Amino acid sequence: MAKPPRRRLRPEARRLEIVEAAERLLQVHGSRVRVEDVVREAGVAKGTFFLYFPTWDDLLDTVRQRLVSEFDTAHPLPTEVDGPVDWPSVIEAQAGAFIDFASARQGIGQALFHSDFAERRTMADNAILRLSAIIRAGQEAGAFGPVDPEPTARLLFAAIDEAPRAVAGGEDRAAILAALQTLLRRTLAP
Amino acid sequence: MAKPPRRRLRPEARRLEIVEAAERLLQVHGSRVRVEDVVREAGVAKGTFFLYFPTWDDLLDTVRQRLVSEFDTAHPLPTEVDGPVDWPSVIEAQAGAFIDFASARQGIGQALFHSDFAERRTMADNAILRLSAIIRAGQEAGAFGPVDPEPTARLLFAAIDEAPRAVAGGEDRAAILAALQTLLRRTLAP
Amino acid sequence: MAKPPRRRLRPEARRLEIVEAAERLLQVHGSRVRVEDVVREAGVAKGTFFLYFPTWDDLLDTVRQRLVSEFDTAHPLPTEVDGPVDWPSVIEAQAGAFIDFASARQGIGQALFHSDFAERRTMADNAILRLSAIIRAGQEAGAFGPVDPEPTARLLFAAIDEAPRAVAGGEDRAAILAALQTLLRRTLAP
Amino acid sequence: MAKPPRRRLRPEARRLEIVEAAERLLQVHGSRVRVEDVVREAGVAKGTFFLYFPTWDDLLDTVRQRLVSEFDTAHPLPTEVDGPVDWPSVIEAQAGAFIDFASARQGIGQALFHSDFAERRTMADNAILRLSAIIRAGQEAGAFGPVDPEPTARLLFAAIDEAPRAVAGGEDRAAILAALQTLLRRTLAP
DNA sequence: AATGAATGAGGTTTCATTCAT
DNA sequence: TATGAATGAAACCTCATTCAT
Repeated sequence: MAKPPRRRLRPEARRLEIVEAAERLLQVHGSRVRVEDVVREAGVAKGTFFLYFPTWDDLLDTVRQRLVSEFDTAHPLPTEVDGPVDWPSVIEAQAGAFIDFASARQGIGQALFHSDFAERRTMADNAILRLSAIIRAGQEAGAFGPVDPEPTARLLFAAIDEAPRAVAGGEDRAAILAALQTLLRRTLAP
Repeated sequence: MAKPPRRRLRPEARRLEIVEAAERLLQVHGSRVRVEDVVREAGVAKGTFFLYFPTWDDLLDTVRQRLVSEFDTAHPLPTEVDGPVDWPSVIEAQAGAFIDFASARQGIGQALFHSDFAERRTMADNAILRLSAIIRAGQEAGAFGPVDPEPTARLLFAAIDEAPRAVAGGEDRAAILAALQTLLRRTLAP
Repeated sequence: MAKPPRRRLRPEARRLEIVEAAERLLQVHGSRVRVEDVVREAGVAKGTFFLYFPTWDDLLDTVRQRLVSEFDTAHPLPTEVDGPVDWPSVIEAQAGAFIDFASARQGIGQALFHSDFAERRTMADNAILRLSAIIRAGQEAGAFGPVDPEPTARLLFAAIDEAPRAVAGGEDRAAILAALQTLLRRTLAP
Repeated sequence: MAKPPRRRLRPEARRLEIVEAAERLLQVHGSRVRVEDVVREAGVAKGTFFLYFPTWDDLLDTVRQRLVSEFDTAHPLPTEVDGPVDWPSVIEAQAGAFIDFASARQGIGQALFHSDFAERRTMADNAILRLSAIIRAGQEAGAFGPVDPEPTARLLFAAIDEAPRAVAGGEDRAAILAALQTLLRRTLAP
């Protein structure tokens, strides 16, 4: 009658199981996901959750960091070492990649960046930093005009971020993408 | 210990008191505000709240409609009847007005448009409709280029909407405003 | 702009309007009916209700008294003055009449006699008194056996009262009626 | 002011404590009992209640099942294997047992079978099924007459069920019991 | 006599977090 | 490290009754 003794895992492995369970659920249900759901999905006791994540928001922070790393790794910025970079193409490619990435992770985006949780943290810094880095690099290469990199990056990211949500809301994907490309190209044109 | 005597108002007046109390609190505390808080601020019993707003979301809907009307009334779109319209100036003026308007209503914007409530409703339609109307009118007047009005309006509004939040987050107001004006002008240029 | 001034009625008439409105609703919705519903149906203000019925239970008491009178008037007990009475037939006729009467007033019966309200009052006295009177009279006439009138009446009424509820619950009306007639005849047989 | 330390029990045990606390209170106060009362009596937090009973009606369902099982176990129906059964005696014994059982559980009976809760469920099936089984068996044994078992069982149970309520209401227990026995014997006589 | 806005105690239910085991 | 029973502060909502007009 002994119930299956819970296998002991290295802390990192157990933590990862919980995070991945959370990601699966957030993907589908957005900010409606509760601790209860995550522990059931992860096959872990409730107390265990709080062993690894003192609060619910700590879990969301972890999910966010993983999300950011994943994108950064999958879509690294080019460097000049391999020759000159076509910055306008880079920015359009990154925007396109972001739309696909976010579209495939709808609920997570909502839970992390468009929920009450987002209000408690300050978000999206990373994306904005990347974007302003690109803008600066493009400017140095003479490919972009003299816009103010920081604020422009922030506003452009807001537009980019809206694109997948518009698509999810039923807008035509191609039309949104085209409009976004135009917006980016024109705003940054020399 | 004397409890204030029951004040009898016309329904419209009492309803307004509740809405205004809610607006004051939302301004400061965003989506953290609860029914309990509103009734205390308004000086009414809990039951009175539900007399006027069957659910909490009904109150938020009302606040949103008031907000939209207020902006539309304060910043009406010009018409051609009084002579030709300078559409680029109009769009910049509207964007600037929006920033000031939203900056003065920080928490409300968060509670209505960037919270879990926003997820339950579909929002911001009005702003996007206004914007695409302006774009179309400008295109007919030859002042704007051949962008796709609907999707462009949606993306531009996302950028405009981000501006007051950036300012609230500590960014330099003038720099943000300048970047936004550049973004708008260039995107819509003929 | 003057709203139609509420016509003044003689107190009895106004009271009657409320009671009749309540009866209509109770018929259909049983004990789920609320003060709110009754005043809407009666076209009367809420305060007016409490002018005539200090508490909700007072209304139910009134409805009950009317119900009892209505049945008693429609189905009077025969007297010996016009000649000998066939008591077994009387009791069966009364039982049959009760089933029809109660079946046509399902919800009222539930709200008055099978709800929490019934617990607060002591009910069904009248029906039991009538029944025991019939039993006694029948015994004097030699038509019924030597059962104890009071307790027997109470138990028989429980059976009679169950009949319309069984019919409402889907049982075959004829079968129930036949079973009830058998039960009554045999129990009271000399 | 020291609050009692958290007691950890096996779910079955804790669930039982809650049910038994509810039964004690229902016994005395009938359908006036609320969740609040039960958790106080059981010495648990409100949340604990809903851990075991998602809704209040689920608790009442549990209490009902326990009640039914308890009676069925304490008063099993005889079978023919041990020789012929005296069905008239059985039915009178069961009726007597029911009266004692129900009299000792007044409030529970009210809350479960004569309240608004009873309206939401369909009740008393078990008792009626038992009774009609007895009638059928008695008929096969030639001990009962040719009444229609189902409807008769339903009406007879209504009479039986009324007996403890009559006793609780002040009627003489012996008189009620005698009247009930007569009613049963005569109705079912061959 | 009549109104209907206002009350507030009371009810069920949720869920992040705690803690005895 | 792991468990999962237990907590309790909110949250939303209902409705008989009150009372200023």
